Amino acid sequence: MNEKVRDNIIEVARETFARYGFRKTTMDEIAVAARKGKSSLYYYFKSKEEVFQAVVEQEAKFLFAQIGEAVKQKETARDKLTAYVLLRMKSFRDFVNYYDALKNDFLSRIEFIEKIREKHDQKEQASIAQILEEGIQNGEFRQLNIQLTARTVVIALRGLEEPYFLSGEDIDIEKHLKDLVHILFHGIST
Amino acid sequence: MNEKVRDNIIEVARETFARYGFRKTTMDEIAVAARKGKSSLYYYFKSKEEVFQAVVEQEAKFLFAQIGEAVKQKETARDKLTAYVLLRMKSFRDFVNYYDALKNDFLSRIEFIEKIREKHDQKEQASIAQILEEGIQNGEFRQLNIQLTARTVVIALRGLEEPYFLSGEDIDIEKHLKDLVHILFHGIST
DNA sequence: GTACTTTTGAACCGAAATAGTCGAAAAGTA
DNA sequence: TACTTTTCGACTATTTCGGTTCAAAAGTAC
Repeated sequence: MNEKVRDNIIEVARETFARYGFRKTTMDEIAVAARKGKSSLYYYFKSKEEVFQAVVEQEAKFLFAQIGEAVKQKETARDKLTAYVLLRMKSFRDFVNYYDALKNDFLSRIEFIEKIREKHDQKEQASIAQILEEGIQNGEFRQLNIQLTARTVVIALRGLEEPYFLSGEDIDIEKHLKDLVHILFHGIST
Repeated sequence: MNEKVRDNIIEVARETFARYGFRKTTMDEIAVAARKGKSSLYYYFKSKEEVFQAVVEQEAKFLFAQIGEAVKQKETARDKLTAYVLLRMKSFRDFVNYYDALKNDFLSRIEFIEKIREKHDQKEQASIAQILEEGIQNGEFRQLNIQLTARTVVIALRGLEEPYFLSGEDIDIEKHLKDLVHILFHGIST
């Protein structure tokens, strides 16, 4: 299992999916783009969905790295959480493939996209939980049920995706989000 | 035959083709976007290719109108010809559907794209011929075989599309074209 | 060289998608 | 009502596409 080849497949698949979406991208296309035979793809992945999953995971990885970087530079837990929420929502559009799948391939395999979503949510929850924990340690936040609160934030962010991104309009995201975070803090700050 | 409906179909088809290209666009998609049943499309057009043709013709019409406008504002035949050549090459990328068909759907129906091209070429030849004629009338150009020269220019422009647009690189088009036009004039000016 | 594993591509298959057809119903018109 | 225009659902023939198989090629170790 040559990782170089596998990674290259993911990369060209990412580009193709980004352009045409999941449904309209064919395995043959990916194969041609990767300069491989189609069956070679099936040597590295067991289905088209698995390729897509790998692509989305890579995108997510990159995205989280970016967010993590930004968060790290903040001092207080409050600033970290604010940075997290803002960047996470602003970056969402760059999460092209996942985003596009959500938007366009509506009818199709919602189930397997849902699978990806779950993984993703757990990661988010962990990130947020960590920030919360820090905040509690240093007295910024009061003693709260970390996992439960983290989960709540994740669900809230998820709920916000739809009005912000899927319904065409270009609202002032930043303002709205800051407002939201503000409200959140006034509920949990010391 | 309701023109409004027909035009609307062309418009939504244009958007869809622009996004996905000829092959990946389905008649059903166009139908849904136009809020019609698929078979209604076949009442207005006899095939998918015909829809595409109509789309490209509309794009071409718009493009030529734009170019014509710019040319009209120039005084001398020389300036007109220069404006024509420059704008026509620069605008080519906006000719999205035709351009995309040329680039992506390589293997497919080259023949019917070729049909469209011929029409298009004739229009161009006529436009150029007119400018040449003006130039001859007012002594800017010497007595030359208008049709033959116009044809030559069209062929030259056509030949330039490939190196400029299809081969990724972002060359300084304007400079190259001005150079070309300069050479052209020094061959035909009084 | 041989023996072995990894990787590849050509040919193939069944299922799904798709361009295009047809006829009848609906909407519009006089 | 009688007639024309427009729409659509159901159907079909064909193509496309995801996935499989298998044998050949390439790589590796000895």
